[in-house]
Order: sequence, then C-alpha cells, then structure tokens
Amino acid sequence: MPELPEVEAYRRLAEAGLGRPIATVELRDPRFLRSAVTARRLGTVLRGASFTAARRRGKLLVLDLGGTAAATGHHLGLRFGMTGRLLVDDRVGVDDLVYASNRAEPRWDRFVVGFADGGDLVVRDPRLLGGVLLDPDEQLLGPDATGVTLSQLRRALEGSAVAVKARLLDQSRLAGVGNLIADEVLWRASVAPTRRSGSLTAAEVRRLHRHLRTTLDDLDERGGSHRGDLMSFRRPGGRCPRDGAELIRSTVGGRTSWWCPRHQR
DNA sequence: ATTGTGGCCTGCCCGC
DNA sequence: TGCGGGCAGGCCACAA
Repeated sequence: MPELPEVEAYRRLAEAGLGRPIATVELRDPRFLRSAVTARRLGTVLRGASFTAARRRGKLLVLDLGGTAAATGHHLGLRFGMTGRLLVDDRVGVDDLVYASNRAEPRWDRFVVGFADGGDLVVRDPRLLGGVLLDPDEQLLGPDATGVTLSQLRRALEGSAVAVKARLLDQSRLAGVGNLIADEVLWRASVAPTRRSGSLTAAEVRRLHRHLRTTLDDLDERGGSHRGDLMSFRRPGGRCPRDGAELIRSTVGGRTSWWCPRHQR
C-alpha cells in the first residue's frame, strides 16, 4: 500500500502522539519486530518515554524518543509494507488503501503503543509485510524523493544497465517511490520503464525530475498514491489516457508495470 | 558490486 | 454458495 504520500499522511497523524508518555507496549506478533532486539528490550526502551518528533525518510516513519535515560537517543522505525495503516487515538492516517482491506480486525493490530493518557498509537497490518524497528539505519536509504535535486536524481540513475524503473524503486538510491508512483512518473515523463537507466539523455533525466516533483505534489494534494492519472487504466484492455494506445502490462524490475508503447520511449 | 529471483504473509476478487 | 488460482502500492536474503 503505502508509498510516500501515505507515509507522509501517517507522519502528520503521528504528530498527535508527540509528547505523551508511553505506558504500555504490545507487540502482538514477534515476526513484526524487524530489528535484532527482543520485544522485551523494545518495551524497556519505550515505556515511560515519549515521542519527541515524527520524521519520514522515503517510506520509513521515524519517531524520535526522549524523556527517559533509557530512551534518549533512540528512534522507533515503522514500516508499513503494502497493507499497513497507522492509527492514533482511533483516527486513521489514510482513509482508503488500495489492495488492503478497510476492515478493522483486532488481530491485525500488530503493534500497540498505549499512552498514559489513555489514547494509543497502532500499526494495523493484515499481511505482516510492514514492521517495527529499533534504531533503523537511515543511511541505507537514498535521498527522499520529495525534494530530491536534479543532480541527486542524475546520480541515482547514471551508469547502470538496469531498467530505469528498477532504479526508481531502489530505496537505497532514491527513497519513497513505489510501484504505482514509478509507473505514473514514467508515464508523465514519456519514458518507457524498460529503458536502461544509464541510457537516459540529460533532457530525459530533467523531465523525470520535473515530473517526479510535480507528481508527488499532486498525489499528496489528491490524497494518495493511487490517485494518479494512470491509475484507473492499469487493467487489462486499459488505454493510455493521453493518446488512446492500448497499455502494455509486463514485469519490470520485478514488479507489475503498465505503460504506453506509443508515447513512452 | 550489481542485479535478478524467490519468499515472506494474508485478504480479496474472479471464474468455475 | 464454495473453492482454487491469481493478484496485490514492500522488502529482504540469496545466488549468479
């Protein structure tokens, strides 16, 4: 599910959880803890502490910790996989999540942080593809796609024979772009996803950069990564909304991809 | 080192 | 109505 716009919405929601002492920590499925620490250790760090800031890098939400000696200097990382949601005090960060159930099964609440004031912060994830991390290594992520500069994007794409879409999805080179946004940006920029990343001309990289920035702005305003202009045509028989050509569906960079064979070159 | 593949998980939707 | 197959917006370990 969540790509950058959704996680940004989660980040804004998480700000409602700042400065509130943590009373309880429930990790209801040990598989959801993705760092090499025990659930017991995580609880020790979190209990009595509070979140001091809610940051985002790509699709990773980072909650800084403070308030106790045990917590100061530590960071809680939340990943949402494809079906993860964030709730604070029972408010959701995102209303509709494509490919994820909107139901509220109690057993899907994998991680629950209870505040001393009675509210809570919950990660609900049916598929368990997300997870909780203690002190995630943020250096493993490339520059955030929001605000990436042209030269940073050029660096992320240059010198590689891999498909340009695969590079856009590589979180270590550019953080935040997921499958839907990659298709949308490439479609808007008229670049075929299968193009070798290093083969893009300077003009094409510039075009990609401009469309990446404007697409992320658009999708944030529209309220989700599934609100792109191409989204509703990603289906069998779907036609390009720009020129009417039948869209191609294939696997690029390991992911299902839809693109227009006429104007994406 | 870079790149491709398979696997992790479960829910949902479609066709039979 | 029930069932099986295929699909899913992410990410990691692994092998070549």
